[in-house]
Amino acid sequence: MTEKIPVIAVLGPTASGKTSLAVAIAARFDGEVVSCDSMQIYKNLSIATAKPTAEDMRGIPHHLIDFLPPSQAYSVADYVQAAQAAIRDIHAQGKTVVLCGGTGLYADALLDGMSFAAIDVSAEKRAEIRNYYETNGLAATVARLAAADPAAPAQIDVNNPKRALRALEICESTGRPLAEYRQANLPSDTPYRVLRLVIDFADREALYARIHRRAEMMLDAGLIEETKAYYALPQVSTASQAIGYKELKPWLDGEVSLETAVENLKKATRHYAKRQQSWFRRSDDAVRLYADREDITARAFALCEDFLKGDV
RNA sequence: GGGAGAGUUCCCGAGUGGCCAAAGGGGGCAGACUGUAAAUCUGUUGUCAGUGACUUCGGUGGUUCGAAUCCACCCUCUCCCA
Repeated sequence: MTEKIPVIAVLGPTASGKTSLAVAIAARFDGEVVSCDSMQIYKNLSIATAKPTAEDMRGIPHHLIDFLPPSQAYSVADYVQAAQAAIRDIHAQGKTVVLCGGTGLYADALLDGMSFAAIDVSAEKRAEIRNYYETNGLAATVARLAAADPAAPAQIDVNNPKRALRALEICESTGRPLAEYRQANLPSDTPYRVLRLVIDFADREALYARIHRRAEMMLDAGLIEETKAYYALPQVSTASQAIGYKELKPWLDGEVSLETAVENLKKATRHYAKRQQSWFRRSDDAVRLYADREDITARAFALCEDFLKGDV
């Protein structure tokens, strides 16, 4: 393997200040930002996804943001491929790569070198399996998985429909056991040298306060209008999962008060942030920066400096 | 002033003599996570010791071997007639 590309990754829960730290780092070390966010990839969904504004970006080029129509689905594998290309380009220009985002799976897949064996799952197959699950239930779906690969149910969380459905897709499409597919996807050597900076909060209430404040700002910035526009267009599975629209929808439909809808939006965001914290806590090669306890920018700069000199 | 009903663990809410530390949901906390991941799923949630003890179901007494559940009185709230 040739020399590895240094990648500074700014990770952490939603509303933790990743964007501003990543931009500061990029500005300081002549870098460009590669986003690692499963929702900011979409065009139009700007306010709800807290997509960085031109002002936020301070002239720093951002990649993998705002490029896909919301009618198009996207996956981790798509992301890894696109991010690898973006990183190559940035590095080729002699610039520093700053990865920034909160989608843990995307970050790990990219940074830990998860590969995704190309298997063909036809849209028909996927729809058929989906339909099977919806009409027959989870137990029957797992039974069908067991028929395709007796060892598979033990390898997944059989209470989790998404896992069962995907396992079934894999087994029936490849005709091979699930374990074989997984074996092919084990993390491998990556072309990157990584500094993982995880923004966290010693006191969760501090993070929640930021989440609440940001929700209010989104409302002021026109989240309601964006939501109406969103529902006026055809929706696709991936984009429809974004927090914001689905919480405001019941209010648009006259089912709940605006106050309740906004509370639900804040709550959903809090829950999401908690899940992100769980995810990022498990990587033990990460440096944790406590935004409510220290000057994270100063510390990050020092860490980046050492890292880029190759001392880390 | 008369009548009806209600007060349950952080919240909502079930429970109407023992199987109740008390269903279920929410919230909180913790966790998982290999092609929808802002999604999906799991565990836990009175206290202390950990197969047991102790405190809890508005308050105080009482009935009973035994009460969140029955009785009396009191407090608070809602509703109906005045």
